[in-house]
Amino acid sequence: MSSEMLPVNEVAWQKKWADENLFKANLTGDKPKFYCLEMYPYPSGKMHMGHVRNYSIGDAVARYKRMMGFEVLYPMGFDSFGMPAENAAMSEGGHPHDITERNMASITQQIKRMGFSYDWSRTLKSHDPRYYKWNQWFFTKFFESGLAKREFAPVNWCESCNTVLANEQVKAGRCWRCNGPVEQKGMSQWFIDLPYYAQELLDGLESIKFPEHVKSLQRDWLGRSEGADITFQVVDSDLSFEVFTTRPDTLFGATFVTLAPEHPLSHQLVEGTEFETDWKALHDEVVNMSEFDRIKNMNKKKGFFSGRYAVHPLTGEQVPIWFGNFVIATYGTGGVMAVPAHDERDHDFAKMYEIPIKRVLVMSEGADADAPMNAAEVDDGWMVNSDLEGFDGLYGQEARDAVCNALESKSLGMRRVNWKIRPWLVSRQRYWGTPIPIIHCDTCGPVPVPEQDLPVELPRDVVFGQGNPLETSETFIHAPCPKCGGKGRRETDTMDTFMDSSWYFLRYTDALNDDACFEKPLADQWMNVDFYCGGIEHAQMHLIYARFMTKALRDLGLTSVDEPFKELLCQGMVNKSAPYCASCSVTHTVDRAGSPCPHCNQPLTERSAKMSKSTGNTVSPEAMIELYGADTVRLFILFAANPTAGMDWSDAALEANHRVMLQLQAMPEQLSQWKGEASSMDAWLVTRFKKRVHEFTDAMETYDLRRAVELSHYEIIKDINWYVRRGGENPDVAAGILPQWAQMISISTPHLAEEWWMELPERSESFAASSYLQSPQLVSDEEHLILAGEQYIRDFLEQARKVQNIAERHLGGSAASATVVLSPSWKREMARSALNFIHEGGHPKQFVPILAQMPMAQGERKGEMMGFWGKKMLPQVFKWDDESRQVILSSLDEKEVLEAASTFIASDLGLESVIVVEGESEDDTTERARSAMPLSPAIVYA
RNA sequence: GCCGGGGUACCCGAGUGGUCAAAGGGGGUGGAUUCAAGCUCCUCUGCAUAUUGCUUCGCAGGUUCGAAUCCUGCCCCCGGCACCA
Repeated sequence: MSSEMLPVNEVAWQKKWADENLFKANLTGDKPKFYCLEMYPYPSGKMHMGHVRNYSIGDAVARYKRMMGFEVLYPMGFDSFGMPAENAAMSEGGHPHDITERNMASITQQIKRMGFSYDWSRTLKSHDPRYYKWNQWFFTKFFESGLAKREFAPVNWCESCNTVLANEQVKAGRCWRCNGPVEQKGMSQWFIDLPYYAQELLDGLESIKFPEHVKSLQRDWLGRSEGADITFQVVDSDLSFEVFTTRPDTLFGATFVTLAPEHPLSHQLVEGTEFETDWKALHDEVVNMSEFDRIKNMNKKKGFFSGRYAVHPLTGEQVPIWFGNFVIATYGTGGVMAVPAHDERDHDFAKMYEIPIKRVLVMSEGADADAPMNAAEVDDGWMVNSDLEGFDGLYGQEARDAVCNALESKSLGMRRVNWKIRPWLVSRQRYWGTPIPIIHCDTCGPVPVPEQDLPVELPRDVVFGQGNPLETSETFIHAPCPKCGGKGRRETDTMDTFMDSSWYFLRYTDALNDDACFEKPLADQWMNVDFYCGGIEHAQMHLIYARFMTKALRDLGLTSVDEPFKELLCQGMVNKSAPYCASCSVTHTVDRAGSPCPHCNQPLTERSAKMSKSTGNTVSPEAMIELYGADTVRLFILFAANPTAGMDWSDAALEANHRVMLQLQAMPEQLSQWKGEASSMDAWLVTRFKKRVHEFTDAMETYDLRRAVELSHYEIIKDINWYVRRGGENPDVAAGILPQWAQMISISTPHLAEEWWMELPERSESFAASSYLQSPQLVSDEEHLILAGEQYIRDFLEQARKVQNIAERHLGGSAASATVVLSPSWKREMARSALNFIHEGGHPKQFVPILAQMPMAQGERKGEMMGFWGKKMLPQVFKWDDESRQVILSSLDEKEVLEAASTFIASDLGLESVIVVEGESEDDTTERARSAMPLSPAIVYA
């Protein structure tokens, strides 16, 4: 009984594993390597279900690979720099360092309670100077190579976080952390040249196994577009500017050009003219508008004429220069050629301000070049109305090439690939991050701190809450210039914490090295990460920065690795139902359950929603471990859904899984109490189990963890139940399957596996966790037949039960006996020749003449048989699975099998007797042979 | 608007041409066990039915001897990007 069973002492097993250093990776051994990694967590004080799911997946993979003979590197660490600790320090007092250390200690303990097989000896934390020293070292190298630069530029500023943000950290005009509005500010900031690797980042996506949607996300973010820069001279001046276009084929239709009001030339163009006031107004409006408001006002196109004209590079015509609020200063060149006939925005703009619209493409070959235009026609088309010879009639890419060639020969344009991705703004006006290792000197400018002076450590004498904290540290800011020795001032900005997480996976390969960031041979041998698991929320920040960094470090000569992660798995959300208003489409907090919707007063329903503190639908892992143990929580979380799918938390399902755990816990003892003899069923269970091991490894190889767990924790129990039902009770057989079974359950419920393992009379290793799973062998043909015979009985019983229900209604009471009518031999013969025919590539339709030639079809029943083929046998031939087909073609004798099992069948169906007869034979008095088919006999109850 | 992923029974969720009325789990149902509840085990869980037939995998068509699966069009959901020239 479950209540009498002692729970598994999980903590004791965890201690034993740790004492034995079981999971410490030996990076210089000769086993094949496997690097398994989860995205390292930010150390908030508490582990949440998302963590549990993430690590349960990773741990299952790590344990599996270890079992399969790989040396597995499976480390854990903390992304411990960042604003939450700093904000906590400000609101609650204390120091970010102490808060972080405290939180780390508490979450570490919770993670360890789950029994994950991490190599804790190489734990890293990004706020450790031994780690961030290398951030600084990389930065100085980037500075020297020009990859890191300080620039004055309009940047994203979040007022409430009091810092600048990278483009990637602005979501719909709002801060990714606090959701506050983001404004544009001109500031001098540090940038890293992400676009330098844009093409490689794009191409690299082809060679790595990332989920399709992550790749698509990254492609969007990189934003490659092919086009041309085209030069326009300003009339009556030496000035010229360039526009970027992806549609050079529409150049002849450019009836004006539009510049962003912030375009560097814009002020000069209007300075001292009547247009200056208008320009200033538009400029100020655009500059001061937060990106959020800008998106909101996206459709309100506004602009005005600058009073100046530009020269069309091919026709020499003069086209007016306009300013428009819809032109983005930082994309392309900050100016566009406006082709109202073939661009929707330009079309709207031209209509609004009555600028001529000139058709230069037609959408079907030879169409009317002067057809009126009611809307912009933006697709590729055939050139018309070109003002120069040699262009009309060209289409698409050919047209674009022709225009580009003409421009390039006049040096007024150039093909160019433009990227949406912009340099990575890495400086932050916050304290809790890596200090940027630069000293500003009045004579030498920004000078990197020399390697021997690294790390530049964070000072403790800072004041929080008054701007950039580092500026308040007197001990920090003053430093002599490393170059000239003169008076210098330290850079007070720190690095974006995404810098920390961009290379930590490399550091793990050599985490304790204080002389180098990592040894190249080690990193080369162990990279890339074979299996990387984490949340989708990092798809375009962390995963782009990390890929970038890997390439940048490679080019510093530190590794030979191109990509950090070979395969990425994004685990799904952990959800739980929460009150929901269907008519408002709003999820409410859990305390609203039972009351009506506060907006529309309708009763609330339930809907599954992401677990979150604000909704209140969270479940504490600690509480669940307390109740059921870590193994049960892990089993539930792996079994509830596929790793990538969203899963719903269900207390009922968790309990159900706990029952399975209890059942399994009792299993070795239960099996050891078997007292039976060897029986014909033994071979079946042994074979069946062999097949299960095979299926298990197949599932694990594709990271189909749900299926793997289903096999190890559910299917095998069912198999054993069947074996027992059929009279099997051989203790030797049980003892034979137990070791491998223990290994199978160890990937998801490792503590229970050790309990089993400990009881084994002969153990190859002291722990299940350190044992090797023998590679499964394929099931032989002979063994197939054993399985097939039993499968036949199971299928037969299922069918028999169905029929029995109906039959007993007819009989008006319980049936006492059954006559099993096997299919007549001619049906088997027909099936066999049809299967052979199709197997050899024959088309099912062509079997008819062959059947007509067969000896058995020559008698008076020919018509019946031909009809039977078309109506019954043809569909059935395809319904049989491969196994059934093999069985039909094999020597399996249905009669023999059923007769051997007839006692069992009778008792299982609650009958006194079961008789098996061959259909249409002398013994068959039932006249039911008509409905019997091979493998599917008719059953007559009486 | 563009890009990507989806829509399977009461719910979650397998399933990429025949093995499919459709795995597995949850829930429900009936039964065994029990003084009783829980636990555990078993049956059933689209409709009808002497073993078979009918209807069903977002909707509508098509290809095929055969479609949840392939093709075409449409609808809806989720995620991302978006005045990107």
